[in-house]
Amino acid sequence: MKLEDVAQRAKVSMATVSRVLNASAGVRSSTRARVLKAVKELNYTPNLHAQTLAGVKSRTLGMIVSNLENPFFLDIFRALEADAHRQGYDVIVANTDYEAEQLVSNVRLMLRRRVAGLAVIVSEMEPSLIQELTALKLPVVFYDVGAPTRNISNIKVNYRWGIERLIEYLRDLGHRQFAFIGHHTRLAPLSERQTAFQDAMARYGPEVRFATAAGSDGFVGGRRAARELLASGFRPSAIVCVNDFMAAGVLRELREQGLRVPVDVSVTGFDNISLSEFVFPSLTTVNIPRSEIGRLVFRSLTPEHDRAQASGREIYIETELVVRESTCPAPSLATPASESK
Amino acid sequence: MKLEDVAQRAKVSMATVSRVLNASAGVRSSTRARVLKAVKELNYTPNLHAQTLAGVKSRTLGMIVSNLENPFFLDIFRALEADAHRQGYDVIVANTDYEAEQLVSNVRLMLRRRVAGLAVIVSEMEPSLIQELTALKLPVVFYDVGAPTRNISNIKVNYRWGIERLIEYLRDLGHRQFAFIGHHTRLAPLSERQTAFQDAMARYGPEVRFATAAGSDGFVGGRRAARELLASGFRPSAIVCVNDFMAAGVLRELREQGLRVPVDVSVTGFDNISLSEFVFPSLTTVNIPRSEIGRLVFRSLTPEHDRAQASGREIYIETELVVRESTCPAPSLATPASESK
DNA sequence: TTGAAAGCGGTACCAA
DNA sequence: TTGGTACCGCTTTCAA
Repeated sequence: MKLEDVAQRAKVSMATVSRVLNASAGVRSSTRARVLKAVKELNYTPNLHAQTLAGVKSRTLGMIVSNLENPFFLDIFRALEADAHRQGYDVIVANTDYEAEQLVSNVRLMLRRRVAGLAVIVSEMEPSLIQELTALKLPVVFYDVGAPTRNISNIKVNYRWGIERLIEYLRDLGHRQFAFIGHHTRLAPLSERQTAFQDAMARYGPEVRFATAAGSDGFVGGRRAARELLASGFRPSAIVCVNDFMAAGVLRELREQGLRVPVDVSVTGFDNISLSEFVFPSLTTVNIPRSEIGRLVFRSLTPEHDRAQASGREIYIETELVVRESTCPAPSLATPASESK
Repeated sequence: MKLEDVAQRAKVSMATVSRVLNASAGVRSSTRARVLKAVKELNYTPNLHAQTLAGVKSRTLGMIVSNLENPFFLDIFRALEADAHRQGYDVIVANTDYEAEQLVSNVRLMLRRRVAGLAVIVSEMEPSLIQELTALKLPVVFYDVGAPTRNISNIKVNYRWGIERLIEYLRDLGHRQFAFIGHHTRLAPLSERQTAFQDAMARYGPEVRFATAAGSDGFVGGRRAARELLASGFRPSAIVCVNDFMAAGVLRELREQGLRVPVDVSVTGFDNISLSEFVFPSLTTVNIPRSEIGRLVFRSLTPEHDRAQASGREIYIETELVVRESTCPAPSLATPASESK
């Protein structure tokens, strides 16, 4: 079914059919009706490729994330998509699984699709990509990396502040034995969260001790890292996890090993995804406003919808400590009485 | 950057550039090198729309799901995508949020994109869509609905069997007060799981009692439905949830109300998503082989890769009971001693 | 081994 | 209010 078929059936020119379909004015209503009828009868669906090629500006945004399974990314995607749909755009997502190689090929594919804007929300990063993308006129948003240019916007989350609050909070509760559980990120600009953690540890000096472990992002990775950590013999009273997703796995392993959270060991997450409220015990975490990020991404990718947004900007996102059930005073400071609840 | 630009820079015809880029034989290696050099220098990226229009067969598959947030759908997507990538295809996902209206517009968009195949993995269903899609030559896969035709394949999961095993198992444990928590599905071909549940209840007759409640799919909906259920005054000793995702929310509400799972009330999920192992207590559930489904979807959408797959088929998927920690004998049968833990 | 040119399905400008 | 038609960027005969 092509435009031509519709035109023939309606006995008009292709131009007229096109006018009708694009709601352009200047078509006698009787003609319009005839065309519409033909469209229905033939069950005609315009070819997006042809339209795009013919110059219709793309209404598709691309978004690349590290791990769609982690609700953190999905939340941003959903927020972006909501705004996008509201304005007649749609969004295509791609996953990198934290592989730089996949990042590159996904970007390539988005470019071939001639998306109207591209959001790169990943942990891993290929420096050459930033160069390549900077050379284009395409609106791009990077998460956590790079600097703004004419067409590039950057969203940066204040992880450091969040980690610092978390540790300060834990230390005030009497914790001195810490552990950090992060995720493997091949050749990554190492997790700012882990760096912030280590810096904080260093600041407290010899009064605190700590260990770190890592696994793949997810329940299984979190659990495995926790097992590894415990197997090392180190006994942290507080475990700071790089995110909620992994923390859920950590929780499971601790339970398995007979360690009660938070009585025996406190655990914290990061991101404040919905899951953090539903695991047991619910997680003390740091909120990252994913919806806000999604909205900002949309605005950055569609400058035309955003007055006062001529070119790329650098946007800072603040985080917020959220205290729930997975943390409590360190065992040594707790009332020596047992836990009758 | 267009093909023509590359051609000029390499001082060859567009045809030659095209040959080089498509690995067609018959290009002098010196020429090939010159072209490749120009491509690099210009940072040329072919326009997928133009390629598609020019007749290159689409390598993009479309998949529409009800709720990407529910890991069940995401798992199928990931499995499909893995196979797809392996064969040089890529997959575009779209969400309906259980809205028939969104289903329709998403299908429309996929059709405009001229995807090579379309998987419709949703609960809600617009009968007219089946008609419309049947008329096309496009390979389509429906989940849980419709009948196979020349271009349509159907994947049907044996929910009934799973629900029956679940209830039989619970009844054998002494449970007699049941509840079913499902999700709202506007004008839906009502959840086969709920139907199976009700049929089973009817079969047991007056010896059992039951109630049902529903919420939106997800933690929050599950929790809300549980609250509603409990508020009604009915006290089930076993709660059968339509899926694991909602069961996690149910677990949370029960805890909130001071009900211990499984001691006071047993809870079951469905799907066996990874989460079901990581909530506390881990969920007794019914496994649905998502990876297998993803693979079958891929095969069905790409007949050319599948000998013995000339046209649509009907594929039955069996389920399997998975017993974990969230179920135990009904309270009345347990040792009458109180709950000293 | 390489080039010229006819589409592919639409859009939009220019005439009629 | 309509129709004719030159592109859009690329693939693919058909010739050279």
